[in-house]
Parts: sequence; structure tokens; C-alpha cells
Amino acid sequence: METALGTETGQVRPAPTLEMVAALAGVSRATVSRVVNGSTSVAPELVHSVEQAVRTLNYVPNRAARTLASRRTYTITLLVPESTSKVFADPFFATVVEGVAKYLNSTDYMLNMVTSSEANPGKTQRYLMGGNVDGVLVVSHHSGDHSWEHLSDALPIVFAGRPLLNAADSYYVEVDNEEGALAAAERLIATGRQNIATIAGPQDMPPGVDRLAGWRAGLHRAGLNDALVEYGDFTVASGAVAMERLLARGKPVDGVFAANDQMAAGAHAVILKHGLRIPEDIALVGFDDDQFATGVEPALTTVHHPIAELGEKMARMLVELIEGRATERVCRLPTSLVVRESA
Amino acid sequence: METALGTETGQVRPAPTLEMVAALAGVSRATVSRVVNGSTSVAPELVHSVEQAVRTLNYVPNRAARTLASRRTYTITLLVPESTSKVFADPFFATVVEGVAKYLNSTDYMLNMVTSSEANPGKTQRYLMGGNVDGVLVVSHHSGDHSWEHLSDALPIVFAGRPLLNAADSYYVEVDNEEGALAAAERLIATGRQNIATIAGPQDMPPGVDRLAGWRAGLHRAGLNDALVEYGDFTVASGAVAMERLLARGKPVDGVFAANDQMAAGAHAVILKHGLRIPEDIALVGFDDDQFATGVEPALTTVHHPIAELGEKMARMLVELIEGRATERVCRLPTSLVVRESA
DNA sequence: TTGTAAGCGTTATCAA
DNA sequence: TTGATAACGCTTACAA
Repeated sequence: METALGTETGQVRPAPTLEMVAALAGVSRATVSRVVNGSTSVAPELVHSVEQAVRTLNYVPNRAARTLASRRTYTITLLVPESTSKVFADPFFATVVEGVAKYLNSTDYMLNMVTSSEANPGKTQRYLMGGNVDGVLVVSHHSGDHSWEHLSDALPIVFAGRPLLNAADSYYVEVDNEEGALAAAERLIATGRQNIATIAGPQDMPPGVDRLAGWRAGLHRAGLNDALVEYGDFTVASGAVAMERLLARGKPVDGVFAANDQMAAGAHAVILKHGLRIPEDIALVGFDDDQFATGVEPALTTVHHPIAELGEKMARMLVELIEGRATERVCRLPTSLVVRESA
Repeated sequence: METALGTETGQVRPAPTLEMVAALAGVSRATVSRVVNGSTSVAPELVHSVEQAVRTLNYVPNRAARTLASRRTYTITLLVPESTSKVFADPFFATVVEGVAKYLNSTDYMLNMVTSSEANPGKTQRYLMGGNVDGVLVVSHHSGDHSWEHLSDALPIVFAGRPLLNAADSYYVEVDNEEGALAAAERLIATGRQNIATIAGPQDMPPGVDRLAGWRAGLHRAGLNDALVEYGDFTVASGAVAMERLLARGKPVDGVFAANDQMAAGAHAVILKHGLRIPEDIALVGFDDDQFATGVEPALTTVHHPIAELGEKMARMLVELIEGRATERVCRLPTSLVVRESA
């Protein structure tokens, strides 16, 4: 019968086992295991014949058996905070995953995604703590969810971005926000601006804090006043509102650094709406170098945020942690200024 | 020493085993296993005491052991075609994943992502065929990559969208493209349009074909001429070009159905550029209901494509297949017309 | 309905 | 350097 029953879909031939390889190569299973795992202490000729056997049998080790015996899973979990069920649509998240996947592809580790489900809050926890995973990657961009920071007691774990809590003993990768913001301020200064404002991000998020600090540092170096500060929440709308407030102060403004491109885009629209020119009247620099930077006209000069690299680096650090190799606890990725038309 | 060496980060207490549960509950391991797996033939009181023990021990089954013994992995792979390393940034893909993850969260299955790496073409294949996975989900949106269609001989596999090859014996979920396009045409007709054009998608992709057919069906029912057809490749730019050609024909056009919102957005810009009004002079209907539909002004009337549901349904079908429960071979999701301003 | 015991395919320990 | 052999934690006949 040609129904939809899945019964017939199982593997046709059972996968070859280590034992079959051993038989074919005329050695013990232990030796095959050694060869497969790259142990050095095997005679070259045996290595050769084992490899031969592996190839002709098309042998591939059974992960479950290997995990059971070695107590290593070769699995890395990407933990997706439930808060945003829309995370996947977030280009930041997507790009981090891309980087993670890219690096992991060069290793033996598999990536598995778990979204901590609202339906079953403890399930994720038990899964992670239950020895089903070698390590965890946490990506909670611009979010207040820090519920997983304690996990690090039980499992190697690397965060995307400096965690709010326990930053002192967490492993994480972040972009050098302060340096990037400094470069942005310096660009504004280099183009001759004297009255430079910033639209800062939330001060309860590390990127918000660091980017403001970088901007301040730049202005101080040039001996400029750093009083022109308005705050937003990283959304386009908040950037527009902040820009309106900046203009409403009645003080001269000829340069603005927005702490991300979305807020810059909001400011951008407001500036034009007021009949001012970019960059002639007001120069504008953003941060992130995402689609919002090129989605406006004139396009934004901005600070490039190497997101895919961040993902790659996270994965690399986690693997090093898992394998007990020394690794730095925090990695700060360099930024670069992308000069377009707005400044 | 407080170095970065991962050695110290392992689990503190070893996870409780089935055997410990059995001891605590005063039954055999077999009985615990039966209870944990929901087997019916266990005395209620034993069920109770086992569940109690499970809870107090916070027992969670070891996946590797379970897999090894049962030869079932409880793992589903999301296969990401290598062609696009940027898939993750594709909102279609992201939304499908969201739906998949949502459904899988209600099951025992874990989701694991593999991007078939260019570096190691056979690796993915061996992994999938090596009994490491119970089933595969393939998402290759708008892509010509059909390299995995043969996998279905060895493994349950469900496709997102009707596969180009072997559609007759593949399992897949697709939106009802034809019905959606028909509804779009009918909307145009209902608003009194007489000269209705379409910007069709590539005719070597099922959605391209089906949406054109649906549009034709609508026009035929109303006794209208279906000669106004131009083709695009689902990009904004191609939509603009197609619209220019439509206008250049010199024939009256008062309604346009674009086979996706991106092409509609391209057409949208061209129509306005020609000094024509939307919808007064030309009514415009898109397909997909994505960000491009609301990103233009006036916003697009369009056909809603339930992408997250598509992901959910795919996962559900795959699990049914894996577990040998009957499931339909193809699922066609209904669409709905979203009326905004453009028609 | 319950328990016993034999695997499942590796890795790891320990002798040789 | 190599090979027996005992785990690893669970499922599943088969017996009771």
C-alpha cells in the first residue's frame, strides 16, 4: 500500500559499525577507535588499513554511542530567549547564527536551537543541565532577559554581548562599542563640527552605556562640550523624538551621533523635515551598519558592527572552553567606520 | 587557579539515572522506563510512586542512552541549503524556523540545524544518513537547490513548498498559491477594474506558476482578457522593470496583481513615478503580506502568506511521519486577502 | 502487570 | 603499541 505511513521510510541498510571496520581491517575495535579519534599511538600501517576499511565501508561513528561512552555530546545549544518569539526575524540574531553555524561547520559539533518555551519553563533548564549538551550560546540582544546567567555554574556558556550581571566572570564577545563611538565622534570633529550632539541608547544596556562613553571621550579629547545628550530606546521612533528634542533646545547643532542606525534613521527623517540638509547643516553618524544605514537618502556614515564575526568568535570560544583549551574570557571585536554621505 | 580552562566547568553532581529512580521508587528499571515513556501497562500506584521519584530526583532521561537503545534520535534536522549563506537573514526562512521551533517545543524532538557546508559536501550527507537524525525539514525558498530531494529514500523528509522534482511522491507543505492569486484577481475585479495585468514570477518555480494560474482563473471567470502578463524574478527591481514594460505597451491598465510584495513594491514606485495614483488610476495587489507590503505608501492590499503556520505544519507532518502515524502527503495552507489601501 | 537480562555502538581501563 | 573487557544509561524482548 502506498499510504502515508512512515513505516517504510526507515534506513534500508543499517549503518556500518566500528566492529565491522575492525573486522575488515583485521584489528581490534579499540584500535579502530583510536584511529578514528586521531590518537597518535597507532602504528602507521594499521592506521592506513583502518582508514581504508572506514572508507570502503563508508563508516560514520554513531553519535549516541560515542556520547554515551565518552560523556561528551558534541552538541552546542543556541539558547533563544522566549521573550521575543520574533527573534528569528531580528537581523542581528540571524547574522549571529550565521556566524556560529559557519564556525561550527568546521568542527565536529552540531548546533541545536532551543527556545525556552513558555509552556514548559523547566524543560529547557532540565535539558541543558541533564548532560545533553556540551555548552551553550546565549543571544539576547537588546533584551532584559538575564535568566540564564546562572547556568554558567553548570555548563560552559558564552554570551553575545556583555551580560548585565556577572560580567566579571562571564565569557562573552562584544563589539568594541566605546571605540566605535569614539571613532564616530572623531569623524564628526574631523569634518569641522563644533556642536555635536548624541542620541544615546538606554543606560541599562551595556551598548547604550559604552557608546555614550565613547562619544564623550571623543568630545573631551577635542575640548568640546558634551551637554547635547538625548536618550532613545534604539527604535526608529525614539530616534525621531530625541532629534526633535535636540532641535527644540534652541542651541546650535551641526553634528549628531546616534547610538544605532535605527535611531539615526529616525533622526534623519526629522532633520530633513525641518528643512535642514544632511550633511551640510547637520552631519549624522549611526552605529551598526545595518539595513537602516543604507535605507535612507543620503545614506548613513556609520560604525560597522561585525555581527557574523561575533557569532563565529562566540562559537570558537565556546569550543575552546569545552575542550579545556585556554581562551580569553572576553573578546572585544574591533569596529570600523564606514563613510557614506551623511557625515 | 582561576584560569580560563574549562576543566572546572563540568557538571557538579552527575545527573540522576533511571536506576536511581527505580531504587527510590522500589521498582525495576523496566517499570520506570515504561512510566517515563507513557506505556499503559503499569499499575496506577506504581505509576504514582515512579513519578514521585522522578520529581524528587529531578530525573531527566539521557538522550544518548535512549537513542542508542531505541535507535530513535528524537532529533529533527533543519537542512539549510548552502547556496545562500544569507538564508538566515531571509525573513521567510526566519519565520518558518519560528513555526517549526514552536511546534517542536510541544514535543520531545530537538531541532538541529545543519547547513550543508561547501567545505565538506559529504559530511552533511553522511551525518543525515548515518542514523543521527529521525527526519529532515528542507527549506529552500525561491531556490533552485534540489540536491536533497533524493534523501527521501532514506529518511522521512518534508519540504517547505512543493519541490520542483518528484512532487508526486514528496511530502510538503505549501500555501495555496493559486487560490490566493484568484482572490487577488477577484479583489481587483470587485473594485471595478477591467484591464487587469499581472507581474508574474519565474515559471520554473511552483509559486510563480501557480500564482499566474490563479490570476488567469480569476480573469476567465469574469470574462476578462488575460493578455497583460509580464514576468519578474521576485525582486523589487524586476517588479519595477515589469511595470515599465506594462505601461510601455500603451494599452489601458487599471489593475495589477504582482506575484509577490517585493515586485509589487517595485511596480508601486514606477506607477507613482509616472504620475499615476494608487489605487485611483491603477489598483495594485501583492502576495505574501511581508514587510514590503506595509513599507510603501499607500500600503499594499495583498494575499497573506501564513509562513509561521507553514513551519508548524511541516514539523507536525514530519513528526507524524516519523512516528508512523498517517499524515497527508501534501498540505495546502489557505490564504486570506488583506485589504489595505492599494486596491 | 512486572522483572530479568540482553543488547545498542562507542570509549576507556588495564593488561599484555 | 595493541587488545580484552567493562562500563555508559536506556529500551525491549522474554519470562515469570
